[in-house]
Amino acid sequence: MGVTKSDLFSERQNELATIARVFAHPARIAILEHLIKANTCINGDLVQELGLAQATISQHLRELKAIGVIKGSIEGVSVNYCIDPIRWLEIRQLFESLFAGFPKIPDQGCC
Amino acid sequence: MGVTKSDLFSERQNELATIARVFAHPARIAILEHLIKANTCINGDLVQELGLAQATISQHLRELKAIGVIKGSIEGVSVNYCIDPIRWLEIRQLFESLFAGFPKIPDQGCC
DNA sequence: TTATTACATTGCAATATTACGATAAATAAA
DNA sequence: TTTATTTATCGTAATATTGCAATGTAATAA
Repeated sequence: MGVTKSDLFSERQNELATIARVFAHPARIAILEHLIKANTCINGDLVQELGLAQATISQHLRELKAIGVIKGSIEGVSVNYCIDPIRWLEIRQLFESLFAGFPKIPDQGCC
Repeated sequence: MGVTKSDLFSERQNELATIARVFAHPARIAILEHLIKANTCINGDLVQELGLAQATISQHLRELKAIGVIKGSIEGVSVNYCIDPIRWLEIRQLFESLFAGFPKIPDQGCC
């Protein structure tokens, strides 16, 4: 079918999955890492950096924007992209809340 | 096309994306959370817990196994699944290494 | 042996994702 | 105005994912 049964799961589980899906492509990881490295708003020289077509990069940027992890501000004819630090922290904590749940007793899994 | 150009990206970027893809489904998040909650090996009452068919659960378990985050040990006629604590930590640190890179100076993004 | 039980695998239909050429839109430069 | 320049969107082909019924497999019970 190819359609996820979202109604079976909690809002938090769906949100985590949605965010993870955006992280689930190396180009999007690369874009985030480039924005981190630049540590400033950067415009579309991403097309030069990664070896993908402009339309493809634009599509990846849209998905990153959809979960709010990046923001774009128009700067004349070009667009400056940057990571939203607030959202970045939220997402970091969302993952951390999952990872921190196990193991309950350090160094003691069950297998 | 639908095929990711993995050769354009670093091994680390591809690994992060591959792991994120496995986390990118609410059923797989739910399975992990169930295993965390049980804090012990649990067998296939996952089919009861989540509202998905046995074949579907089995497929999700296989994807979780593929990145090593869970292990299954045969226990008579059933199978006990549990989280691999070593791998769990590795994955946690992989995500953390991404999140920790930004912002370089706390409370100071660029937008 | 013959069930039964618990999972895994296969095969398929429905849908989603990836990539990119073509084109649109919006601003700046000539 | 006309022409670049930059980014977004549309349309489409190739491939991947999701979900499940049907079937396979392996261990146990009768």
